[in-house]
Amino acid sequence: MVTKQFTGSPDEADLRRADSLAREIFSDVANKWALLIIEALGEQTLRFSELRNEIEGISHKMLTQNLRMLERNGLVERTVHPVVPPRVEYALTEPGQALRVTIDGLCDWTHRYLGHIETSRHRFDA
Amino acid sequence: MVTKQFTGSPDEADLRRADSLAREIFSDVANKWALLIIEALGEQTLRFSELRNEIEGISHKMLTQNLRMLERNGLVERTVHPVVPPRVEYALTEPGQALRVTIDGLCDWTHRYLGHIETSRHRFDA
DNA sequence: CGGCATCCACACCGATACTG
DNA sequence: CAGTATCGGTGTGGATGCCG
Repeated sequence: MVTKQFTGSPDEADLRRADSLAREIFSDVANKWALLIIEALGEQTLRFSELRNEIEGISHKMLTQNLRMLERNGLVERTVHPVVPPRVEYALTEPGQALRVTIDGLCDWTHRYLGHIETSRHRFDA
Repeated sequence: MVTKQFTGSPDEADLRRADSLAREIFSDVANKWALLIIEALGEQTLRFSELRNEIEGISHKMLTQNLRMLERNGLVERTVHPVVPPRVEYALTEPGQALRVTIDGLCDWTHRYLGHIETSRHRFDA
């Protein structure tokens, strides 16, 4: 009860910190490439080049960047096999798997409403 | 069985079209502001300025832009009341509501793994 | 093969100002 | 109050080349 009671309300401060962190994570995760990478990984472990082939249109740079980001947030695990040529494999961690489930929901939604959206667009563009 | 069988494989073509459309929708929806707007709307209908206050940090321009995009895709409904001063209200459509459910899942995920992610980041940055 | 650095075009986004 | 337009700094992301 006496801990850190001098700098205003500590509980509020903690909440603000958590909020800003949540917002930050949201920005990281809510981006096209991150979502597609997570979807592509699914339950399998894939090599860098396999991911690159799996995700159509992603550039070498974007794949590296997003993989680093996901690794940093603990959503994917990166294992390097010390052989020549190098063999690097990526797989979802448990938090990553959990996220994938919700992303699956997003994919289902997309396919379910594909028609709605297409017609809505045509009506709007007129 | 005999319909549109002359231009290669029509089924494949349709699938490719659906895929590219799905990808497009994915890009539209998987962005920070769109998700935050949908979350803010929830079950209520809000005015432009109310949305602006609700979503911390969004600019006038971004709000307008994303609202147009969401309207075009049929996820939000825009109703203009012909009074002075103008009164414009936004609400989620049924597809929008469905999407919101999955986004709620994303929010839950974020809060559940906040700790995991924070510690993972510190370990990575070292 | 996978990763990093560099360069550069372009899209994004905020600020500002003007309309109905 | 809500929307549109314009301008300009900044960040994003593709292409390329070089390392281990």
